[in-house]
Amino acid sequence: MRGSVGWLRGGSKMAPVTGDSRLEGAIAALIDGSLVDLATAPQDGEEATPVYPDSDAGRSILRHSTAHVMAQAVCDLWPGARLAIGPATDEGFYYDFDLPEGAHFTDDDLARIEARMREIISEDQPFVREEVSRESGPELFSNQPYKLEIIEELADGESLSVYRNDGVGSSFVDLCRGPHVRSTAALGHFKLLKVAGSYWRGDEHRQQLQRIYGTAFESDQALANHIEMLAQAEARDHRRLGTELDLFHFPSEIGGGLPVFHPKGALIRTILEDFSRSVHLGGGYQPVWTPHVTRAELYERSGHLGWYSDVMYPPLEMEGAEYRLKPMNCPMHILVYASRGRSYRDLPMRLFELGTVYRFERSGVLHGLARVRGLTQDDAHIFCTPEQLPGELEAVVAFALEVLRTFGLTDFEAELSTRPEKFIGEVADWDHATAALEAALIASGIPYRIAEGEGAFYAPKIDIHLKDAIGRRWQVSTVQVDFQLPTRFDLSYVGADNERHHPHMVHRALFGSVERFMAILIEHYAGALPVWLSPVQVMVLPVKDANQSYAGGVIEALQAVGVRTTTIPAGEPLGARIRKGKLEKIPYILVVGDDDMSQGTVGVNRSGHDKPERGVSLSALVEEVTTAVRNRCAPM
RNA sequence: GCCUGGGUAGCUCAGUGGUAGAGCAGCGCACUCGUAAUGCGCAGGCCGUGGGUUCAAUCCCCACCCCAGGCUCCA
Repeated sequence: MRGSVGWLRGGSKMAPVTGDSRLEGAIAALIDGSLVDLATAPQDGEEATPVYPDSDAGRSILRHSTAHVMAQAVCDLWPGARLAIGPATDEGFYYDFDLPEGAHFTDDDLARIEARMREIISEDQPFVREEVSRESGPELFSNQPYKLEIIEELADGESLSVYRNDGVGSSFVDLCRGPHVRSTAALGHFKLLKVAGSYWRGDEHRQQLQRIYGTAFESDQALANHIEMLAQAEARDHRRLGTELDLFHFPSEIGGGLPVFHPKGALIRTILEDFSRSVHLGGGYQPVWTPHVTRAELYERSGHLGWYSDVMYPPLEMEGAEYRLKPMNCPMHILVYASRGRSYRDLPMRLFELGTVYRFERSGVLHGLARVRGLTQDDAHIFCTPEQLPGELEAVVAFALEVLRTFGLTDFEAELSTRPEKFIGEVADWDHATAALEAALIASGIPYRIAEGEGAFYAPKIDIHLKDAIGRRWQVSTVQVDFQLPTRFDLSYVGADNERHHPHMVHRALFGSVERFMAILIEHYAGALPVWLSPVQVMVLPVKDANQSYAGGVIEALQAVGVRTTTIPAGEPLGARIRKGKLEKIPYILVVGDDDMSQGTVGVNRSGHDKPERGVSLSALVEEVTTAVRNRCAPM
């Protein structure tokens, strides 16, 4: 808050921004916690705080106003266009349209719309707010069916507000809560980005609309920075890097969402999986192994066929029985638990599997390795007594963070989803589990928010999100308490009291899926993975043929301690060979020439460093590489 | 599934109603070099699939397949 601006008072007209120079350039005001137009007079006794365009709230207003201008431009260019909604988003804005007579936007239309928007902006059209009665609203929007629907849903007696923009040869009015900038002249640092499809109210059974995405900022520089960030994100795209680095691809012969891993990609995933196995075995988990197909009855009993069947592959008929591909590991782990009677002395029982599951995701949502139809979860199910639950949850959250931090990921946020309106089980169990989850989060020390009522009907849960190197959020780990499956499968253990009890059950995955986690790592590191994960760790380049056998000795020394190497003989210029290594994002590129032969040294070019280092002794280099591998870091 | 864009050489892409081009990668020859592209040459394509229009289709039309972006962060 930047201090009072009571001076913004002054009737319903726009208050002149004079006097205090700090306050020039405000585009809206905050009164009593709500954002209002500069033109809105505060009531007596209210304090107004200015909102500047370079704040989150300010940008959101700029974007919302720009969305209005875009809608105005579209209405000018396509008379009869029907408007749906046009909000600001975290990164920009969009507006959904229903064009008349089957007209459609194409990418080429964006330039036309932008041009018209710039005309509107240069006309300095004021955004004029009007309060409209509930009765006269429908008249005003008689040819805007979506606006009418919105009006109808408003509570009786609630007043409507509209914003008008009048300019040369066109005028525009939109149902809108506001606030807006005072005039279109306050806008201009925007760009329309893409045309997309959408549905009215996001419901695929309702009218298909067309959405135009754009973004707007407070300055051309800020806009340029954002566009640069988008370019960065594109350069890091794991699908692109997957091809460039020869890691994996999606053969259409196999089908959408089903990757094949090439040798280098498979090596990365093998390292991830070996690491995962090893930390789980060291962390009190027991490995299990379960098949990829099962009789459908198993998923009848688990309930998955009831609420999850739309993402399950259709049945396979075998010898008169119906089989299904496994979409989740939990029922199988339950069968392991239930294979014999259990005592409280067996608990907690933590069953771990790198379990491959198949989910029939809709074609439109597939996205490289991040969203596939066949994936391997680092999945575990913990069966424990109610008393053990808090300790188990705290340990799981700590374990998850420890594992994620091993990969150089440091920025986490969690979400605790609590009991929804429709739920099964006892309120007391929910409260117990939710409190235990929250205690685990507090103990972990990471920031979290509570998503009230967003838990699944059978369980509260924690989702852990991480922020990658360019600030994007990815959901990875999930920890879920389950009140349903132990009951459905009638799981039990005999307590110290010699009575039967249902165990508590916790589902948890740390990477989420190996495939998706690999995608996240590739994007986070822009392909330049830490040394221990790099498929090739060291490239050794002889300066000329005469240095070849010395290079061979260097390679042998590295391979002897388990370092993965490659080389290119001196058939092409050194610079070209170095470039190839750099493009492959190899952490260490060694150059060995006559000087090195005589002194037992190597020249070291480390990824992430500008200048190569000459004359490093071979033993020091071997030590450096093995240390980097052991510390699971990048070249130092 | 639906809307938009796209499918041309291994990769990135250009192109035209008269059966196709570049750069990189590959292969060959020469160059033997100290930290991000040596030169020359060769080879490489059912222009996504099927149908239609046409004397003639990679190009125009229809259908299908595949890929990408998006599909309520509320008026």
